[in-house]
Amino acid sequence: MSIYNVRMENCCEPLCCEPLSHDDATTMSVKLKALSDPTRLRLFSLISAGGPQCACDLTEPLGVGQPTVSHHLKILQDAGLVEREQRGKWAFFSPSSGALRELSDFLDPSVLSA
Amino acid sequence: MSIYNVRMENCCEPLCCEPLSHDDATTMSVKLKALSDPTRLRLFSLISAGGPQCACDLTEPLGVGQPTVSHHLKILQDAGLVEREQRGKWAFFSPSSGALRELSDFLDPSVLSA
DNA sequence: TCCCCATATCGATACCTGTCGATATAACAT
DNA sequence: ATGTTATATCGACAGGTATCGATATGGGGA
Repeated sequence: MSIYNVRMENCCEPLCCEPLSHDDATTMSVKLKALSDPTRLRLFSLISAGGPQCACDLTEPLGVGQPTVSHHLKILQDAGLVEREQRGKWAFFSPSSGALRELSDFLDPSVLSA
Repeated sequence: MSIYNVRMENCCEPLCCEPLSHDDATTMSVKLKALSDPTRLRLFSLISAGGPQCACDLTEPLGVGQPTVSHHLKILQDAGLVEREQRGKWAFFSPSSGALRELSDFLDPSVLSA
């Protein structure tokens, strides 16, 4: 636990507080990059908002092809932002809220005025 | 003000709460993309942590060339994450903390458990 | 005015990425 | 086993991006 009120699962200090190491910057950039595409943002919001979570229901509201959805889901999964669960021949996805918490805390500037 | 405790300056609802529109997703992805590069993350942390803010002092700690630093600073500036100020022949950069606050709130999942 | 220095822009290059159609895989049903 | 359906992977293509060296720009000083 650092002097900043950082949760244990965080990789590093908040962005605003001290110079980031090369490795920590790379780690966080992977997670941020996963969310820096409009299609993936919408995909994550659909999964996270309690809407359709079966991959088969995500193609139509996004307006992109099935391989594209599968591609983006893999990127979100590899970044630890969503989790995959096989149910029969369907794949269901759910958000891993810890990852969002980590990103939100990483960007939080309020530690500066604390 | 929405039912979620969203600040006025935010472009939209928190990511976790409801499906994101195409336009809102594009808007937020620009800001996230600006932070999704390791070099820019380190650049922003250097500027934000109260360290060197003159562009001339940012080249060496990052280990990249001067045109590259200038390029990344422009991207951060265009995304509204940093502000530029001319002092003589030097360019000084400071963080615009409102933008970080906006991103942090956008990603904050705590409204789900509120 | 002329030069110097900090910064921005240009042009080029190598690499990365979002998308698609086609195809493979994997799980069920008959 | 065979077919059907959902999902993943492959190969390709167009556009984007991070980086650099070279050069332009613009402010200050001599």
